[in-house]
Amino acid sequence: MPATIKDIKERTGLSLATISKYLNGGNVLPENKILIETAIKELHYEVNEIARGLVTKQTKTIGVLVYSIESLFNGTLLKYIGDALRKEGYGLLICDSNQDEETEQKNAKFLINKKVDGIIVVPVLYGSKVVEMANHAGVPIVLMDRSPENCDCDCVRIDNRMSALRATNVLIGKGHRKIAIICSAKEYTGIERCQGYKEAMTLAGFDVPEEYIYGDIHSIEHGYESMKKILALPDRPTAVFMTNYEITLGAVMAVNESELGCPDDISMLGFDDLILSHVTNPAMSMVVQPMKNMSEKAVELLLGKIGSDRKSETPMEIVLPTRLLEGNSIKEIKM
Amino acid sequence: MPATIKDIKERTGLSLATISKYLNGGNVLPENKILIETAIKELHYEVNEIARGLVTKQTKTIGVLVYSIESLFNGTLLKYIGDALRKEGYGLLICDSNQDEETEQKNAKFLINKKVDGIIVVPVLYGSKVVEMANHAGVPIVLMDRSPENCDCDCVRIDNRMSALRATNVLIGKGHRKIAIICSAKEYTGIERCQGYKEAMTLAGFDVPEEYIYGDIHSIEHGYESMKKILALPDRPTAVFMTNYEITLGAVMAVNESELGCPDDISMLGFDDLILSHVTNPAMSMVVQPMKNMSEKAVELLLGKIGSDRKSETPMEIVLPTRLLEGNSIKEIKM
DNA sequence: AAAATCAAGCGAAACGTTTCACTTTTTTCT
DNA sequence: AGAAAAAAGTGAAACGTTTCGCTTGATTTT
Repeated sequence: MPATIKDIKERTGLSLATISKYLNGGNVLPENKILIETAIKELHYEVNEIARGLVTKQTKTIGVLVYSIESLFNGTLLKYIGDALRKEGYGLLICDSNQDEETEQKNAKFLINKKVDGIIVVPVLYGSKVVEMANHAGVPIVLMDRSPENCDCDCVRIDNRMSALRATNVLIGKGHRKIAIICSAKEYTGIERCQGYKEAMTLAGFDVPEEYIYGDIHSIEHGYESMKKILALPDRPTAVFMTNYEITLGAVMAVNESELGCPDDISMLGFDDLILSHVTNPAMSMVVQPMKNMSEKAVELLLGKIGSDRKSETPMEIVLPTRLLEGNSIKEIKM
Repeated sequence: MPATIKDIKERTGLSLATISKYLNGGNVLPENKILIETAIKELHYEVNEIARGLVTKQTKTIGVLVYSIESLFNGTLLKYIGDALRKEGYGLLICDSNQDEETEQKNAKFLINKKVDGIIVVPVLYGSKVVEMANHAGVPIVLMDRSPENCDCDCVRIDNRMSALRATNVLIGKGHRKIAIICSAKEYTGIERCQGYKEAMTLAGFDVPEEYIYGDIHSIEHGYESMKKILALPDRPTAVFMTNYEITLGAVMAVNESELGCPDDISMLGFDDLILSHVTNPAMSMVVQPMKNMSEKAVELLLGKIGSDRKSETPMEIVLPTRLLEGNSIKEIKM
């Protein structure tokens, strides 16, 4: 039903090749240019990207795989990724892995079959299987956020261990010795952040009893349930470190519902997202990732790979710094 | 580089037609079936959806246009839309309009050129231009959330006016007479919700002074700035109604930063999103939209249109009910 | 056993572009 | 003015599928 290049050919008497050339910015005689342009207008011609993609083998589309699209963290990442890609003339095909590795792989296959020019993935766990699939299909891929060290794949992320170590040190610096942690124990960032916490504690010479560590899935529920348990502990910690956005949300909910107050009864240090910090009362102190910068770097990296096929080069690993957003959720304890 | 159906033809000695038939679930001799299957395994064959799409004129892909992907409201909608579509074997191409109508139209064009089978749009303003584009291209389209009445297009949304009217009545019922509203005045839902508020106030016989109405763009900043102004008013209202998620966020931020407390000094009633209600302190009372139901209905509507081309039928307008989530952000005022 | 039916397979055309290797036309140079 | 160079245009093949109309061979029916 929609007009094709052939219809324009009929109308103008020019050949397909000439019209195609015009469409792709080539030089055409001024008179022919006018001819083509009016035909396009009259016929409401729009290029069929499917047909074009078949021959150019380029779809000008990047696939993005996120572990959960309803996570604000991913939403923000996606916004910046989209902005950066749009600038370069790429569209993006977003897939929600729904926190499930199997769905993630199904989606990766979907993207590969859709012949995206490249893939950015914020993995459910490690993403190694997806990397393998993409490599096998010859599709450039870049990992974000949850990418293990030496993953043998281009990736951009923060130094999770170091960020957590520094964050823990902030708590220690304010006189806290009994510090609990709620983290996700099933994916790379959570494990690393927990490591950083333990390291800081050990370095400072403090105990880390088992009941101060709450590792489970990355979810609001886990944050909520864990904080409930922490608040009910006979030997309650004075501070809690929550190592991602969802967990922070859940923990805040639990404290709000309790009789206890922050920071008087319990100090809190969260992770990710600026807005939450201002919405909570008191304002939450948080470790903040440079999401815009991360997204732009990921796009840059990917587009670089697409442009010139540097396949032999060793993978690029970009590690960005985090910063601490100071709120009023940490009490200073007199030593 | 990737294997094609022709490679399988070489390997098996069968014709393209037969292999294609197998690929699409047709009947083939058991021996040939095995032949094809092993060839697929060995060659790591994956169907090229681009080529397939060119001939079938179906991409099994739905385009979704959201006004802002970093809005949690849209993230949640997208999750449910994705879930529903996946079940039916459709992928989704998500575009972020970035709160800009021009970008929205560019994205719509992108989707149409990518030959998506249908489009779901959560418009920046009204979406009428996009509807027109889709209709012209013969692509089925469904509007969500911000769709005016009698928009001559399939759509699913809540009854914005009624929801706001009822919400305002809740405040009135608790003894409030001086009620301010912060709303978005530039898109359909905001205008309607403001209407509902005014209606409720008029019906109850209360004044609505100009300085109690804050209409501007849908943003956190607007919520924040407006609440600041409201709190500084010489004749401060006793309650504020915030008519969408971002505005609610901003308003909460402003109150948190002030000397005043909710609900003692100011009562608050928000809109959208369950989680926020638990994260704030005190728990926020909110008008809640049935986002899952809305999403599923939209998908159902769209897929219905795609299946059997009912073009002559009059557009379907689905209006869903909202509910009130009770928190502790509204003070009961003695009359 | 012949006729009729059915299942499986096949070749070729089609989908709407781009691109390659030429040809024709125009411009520039001496 | 004529040759050389540059610009513009062209026909045909290619991209990887599906599908249409047919043929072939097997099975069932009478």
